[in-house]
Amino acid sequence: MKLASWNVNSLKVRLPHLLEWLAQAQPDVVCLQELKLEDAKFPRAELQAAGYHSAFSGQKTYNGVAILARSPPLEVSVGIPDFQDEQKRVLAAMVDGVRVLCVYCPNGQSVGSEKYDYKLRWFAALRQYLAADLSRHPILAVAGDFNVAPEDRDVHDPKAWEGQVLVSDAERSAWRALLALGLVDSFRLFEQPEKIYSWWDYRMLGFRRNAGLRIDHVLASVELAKRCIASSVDKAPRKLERPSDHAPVIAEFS
DNA sequence: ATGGCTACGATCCGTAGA
Repeated sequence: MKLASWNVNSLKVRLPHLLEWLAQAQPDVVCLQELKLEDAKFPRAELQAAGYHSAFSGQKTYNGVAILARSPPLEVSVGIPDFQDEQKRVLAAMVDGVRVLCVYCPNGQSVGSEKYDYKLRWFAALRQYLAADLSRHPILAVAGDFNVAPEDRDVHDPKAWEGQVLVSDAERSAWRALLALGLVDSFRLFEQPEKIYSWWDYRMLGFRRNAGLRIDHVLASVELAKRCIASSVDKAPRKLERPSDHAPVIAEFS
């Protein structure tokens, strides 16, 4: 199973890129974030024609998540139980016997802001959810835009970013608390080249300078991680005209 | 230099992203 995650930054604008990439990369499951459209406008038919079933939870302008899969997603659930939130950031489903969670973690804006507090509360709620879900589904993956660069080697300029949102101690602690549940960063299961990132600022020629962060991740439960045979970032779609600022990340399981 | 780009939904600028 090839399982991918991609923050498309508007599914409406990025649909041509997505369809092209699905045909080229041939993933079995794709978690999408930042759809930025309501459910009534979800391009279900186009994706069906490309060979993918869809489960989605969208909203106008902001957020929105989807799971695309060659097999029908079953037992779909929206949001985090017992965490009231208008923002559509979480979607879960069973696909081919694997529990798949698609997450669009809050950005946090700046350290100490109201949105930063929300981000940390949100991560605490996600942790509770994952703890319960892992006990029910030992074969589980969490894929999405986590908005956390776990270590300095995931940051193009750690000095410049020190203490900032996306890399702050509290965010990295929240990240490690997820891993402590029995999840593994699939990317780090393998020897990787240096300076691999998944997001580059649109401004300041971020992509051309490779001034990026690795904030999009595919986590696998310890049980599922035993079957992980590859994990990488696909930079190709970031090179196209009018790209998303994120590149897809992809993990393969036997 | 606290800007810079992109998307969106509102107007011809503000909010948000990261």
